[in-house]
Amino acid sequence: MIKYNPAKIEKKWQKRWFTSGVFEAKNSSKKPKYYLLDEFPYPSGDGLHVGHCRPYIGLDVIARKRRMQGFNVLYPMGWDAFGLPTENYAIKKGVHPAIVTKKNTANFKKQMKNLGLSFDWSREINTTDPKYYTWTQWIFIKLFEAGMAYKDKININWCPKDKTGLANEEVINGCCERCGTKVEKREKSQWLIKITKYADRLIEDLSNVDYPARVKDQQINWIGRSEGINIDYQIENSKKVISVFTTRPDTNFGATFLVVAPDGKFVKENVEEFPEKEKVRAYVKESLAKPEIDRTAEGKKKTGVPTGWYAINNLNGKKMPIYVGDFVLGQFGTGCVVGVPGHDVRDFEFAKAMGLEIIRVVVGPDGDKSEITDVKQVQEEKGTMINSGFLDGRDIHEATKVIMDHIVEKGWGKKIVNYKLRDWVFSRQHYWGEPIPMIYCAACGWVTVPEKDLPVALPKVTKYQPTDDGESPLSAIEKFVNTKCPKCGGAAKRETDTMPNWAGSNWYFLRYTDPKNNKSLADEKVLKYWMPVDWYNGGMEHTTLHLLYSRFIFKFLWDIGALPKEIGNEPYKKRTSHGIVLAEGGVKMSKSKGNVINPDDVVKEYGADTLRVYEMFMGPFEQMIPWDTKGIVGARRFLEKIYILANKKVATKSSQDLALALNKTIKKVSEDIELMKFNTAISAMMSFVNEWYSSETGLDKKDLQKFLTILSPFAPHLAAELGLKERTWPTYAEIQEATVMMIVSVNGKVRDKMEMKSGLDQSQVEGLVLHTPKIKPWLEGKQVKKIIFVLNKLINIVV
RNA sequence: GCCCGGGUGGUGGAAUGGUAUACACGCAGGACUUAAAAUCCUGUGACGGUAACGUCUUGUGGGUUCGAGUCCCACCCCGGGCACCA
Repeated sequence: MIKYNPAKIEKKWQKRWFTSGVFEAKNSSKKPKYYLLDEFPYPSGDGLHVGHCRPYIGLDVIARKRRMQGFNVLYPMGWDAFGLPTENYAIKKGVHPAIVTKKNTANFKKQMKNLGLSFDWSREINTTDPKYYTWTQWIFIKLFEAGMAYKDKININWCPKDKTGLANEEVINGCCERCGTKVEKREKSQWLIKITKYADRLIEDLSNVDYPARVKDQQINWIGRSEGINIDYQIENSKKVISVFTTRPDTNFGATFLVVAPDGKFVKENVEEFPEKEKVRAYVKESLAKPEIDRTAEGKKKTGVPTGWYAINNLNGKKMPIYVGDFVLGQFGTGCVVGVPGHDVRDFEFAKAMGLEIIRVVVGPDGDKSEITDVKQVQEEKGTMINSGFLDGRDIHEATKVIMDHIVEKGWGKKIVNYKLRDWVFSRQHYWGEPIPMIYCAACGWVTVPEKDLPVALPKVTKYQPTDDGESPLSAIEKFVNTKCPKCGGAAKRETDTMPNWAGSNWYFLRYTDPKNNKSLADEKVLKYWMPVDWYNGGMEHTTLHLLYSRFIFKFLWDIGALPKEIGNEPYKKRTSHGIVLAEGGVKMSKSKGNVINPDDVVKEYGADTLRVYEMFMGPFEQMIPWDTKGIVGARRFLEKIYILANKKVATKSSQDLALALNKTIKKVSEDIELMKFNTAISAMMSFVNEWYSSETGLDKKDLQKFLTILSPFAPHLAAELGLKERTWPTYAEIQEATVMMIVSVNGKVRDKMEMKSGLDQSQVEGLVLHTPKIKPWLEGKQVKKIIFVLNKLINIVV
């Protein structure tokens, strides 16, 4: 008996595939194009684990199906290789990061090939390749030229362990996303990118793309748009005004104090004039010394000190004391809050702590008389204004409109939109990243490196260590730092910070279309052909990072004409995301826990096709799922059965039942792949194989081809080995089977199932059903009230 | 606190408002074998019954419906994201 030997089969077919170039996409074709993309990996030293493979296999299934559907498919792969783990390894072992990267990518590539993934390796890219990062640097220059990149001294998130600045998006719960160390605030001069300028478009254009709702929601929340008004309050006995952002001006008659942020502009500019400047100075010093997490971790305890200044509420002439309090954020709005303690929990807590007056200006429909009602809770419902002069008696929503217009008309303020999204901190103090192509000249200021001089290559160094003072390791290399100003020719210094690792991934999907171009980031004609990406899969963890950044950079490049207008202003038509694979027992797979499963081992023991089938079968694609080594044998047995059947049971004519079952299976598999319901697609094939297994006759050659075709995206090696020649995805017919199983229920409870001819109408079915021995007893002595009839499906007798 | 998901056998999971527990793993029994592995066959939600069959069962409690895992309301629990955002 012939034995299924995946090791032999798989090597053979992989060799054929990767030497013949069958997976290489052509830049022009009579076929329609289809661009499928999965996020490219960071090639770590540990290699791929079984969780990384899952999304690649999932999209590989789609890629293989699309090819058979007659598309010219681009399914590329590359390496997002700049980053800290490689740098740290290089520091520890004294090996150049480029060498480490080369070794790691070779290993990743080998692992991917072993799985039979149908990547177009002729388009492989690597973000650390100078020929690639030339264009990453070019994009930075364009950003600078457009006024979208600027250097500013700001309080940044500083990770003391990684010794680098972090973007807001890289800080999780006040800790470094990568190493979990508590993030500190540090004042540093940094490059920033004006992503905030694109905030509205990043929200609005989401309506034109096919993303899961949760991805859209998360991006919208992250951008955090809020409409409101900046109200200017006169400061008592002074010409100065203080401007305060609020979304609820309707409650302004209830304002009893103002609070400014300790790190905000207002304090910086005016401390010296505060009557209470000593107290304020001490408070500011104390609160800035605390790491931000500790400040928020102390709960909602409100602290603050008075400045001694007062602001005047134009609406009622009321004198409001101005405090400094650290619950107010310096970076949001104007760094200042107007305290309405009757209707905001935080203001209420502050008022209680400071002994300030509390005035109610809104009553809910139930007319509650408590000291405070959080207006945010009332918002969706109804509230009526009280103690608010001309607003009294109005509904809160109406009052908001009236008071806004009133304030604007009087010149006391103007409408404004604020965002939680901040400008993007783009400087990192590390070696292993793209040098920022800027030169500082004492006479000319910041000057871009001329395009002809790109790339600004990373210099060879012996030490990659970041420094404690927060300077990039590049700053110690005089040959690199000292240069001439491209504008005036005078002595000048290079920027020594490097870019964050998001820089290379911002635009990589464009490069795949034309990876070897050295005149532009990609040729216009080729971009026109391939873009936008038709289907982009990736991790949920990138929703407010890579996915948002790359949408932004794409829009920017499109705006400045670096991309053809025809391709539209969104890079990805459709986005999906995969769930992560957990270790057995539902804990995270990690090297430190020693529970990582290496795909190489699984391939060795069971074969690549088995691993592919199992990874697709284990559960819903987008869901987190624990690995189960025992479960793999199910996938192997399934393939084993197919191997036996295809070798033995080939008939001259397929049996009627089997042909019908195959038709149903083709339909199910075709539809499920599109919905990424790979698990149910496979279970349908399993059911079919089981039926085939117990059938007397078997399939004929034509039907066998059809089955191998739908199997081939999942188990391509086996399908090829069993003689798959068909390169066309099979169609299926909508067949109404001759007999149907009719459900007979009484009062909604199933009492019988009867096989009958399909297409019978209600009265015919009633005739067959009402007097059977199984149903009759349920109707005895009862009145039939109603009969519900569903064609070919069910009849329900209500008594 | 706010915004998303989710809760179904021993396990992973399946189910356009219409047969709940497909498919797979595991387990039990049997066949083959000197024996084991592999393979094959049978069974496998719970309770009662020799059985036919009946009753109960999709986190909890209500509701809509001829009929609810699926829709509505309230609550409990789990996962993810945001979080003193004015």
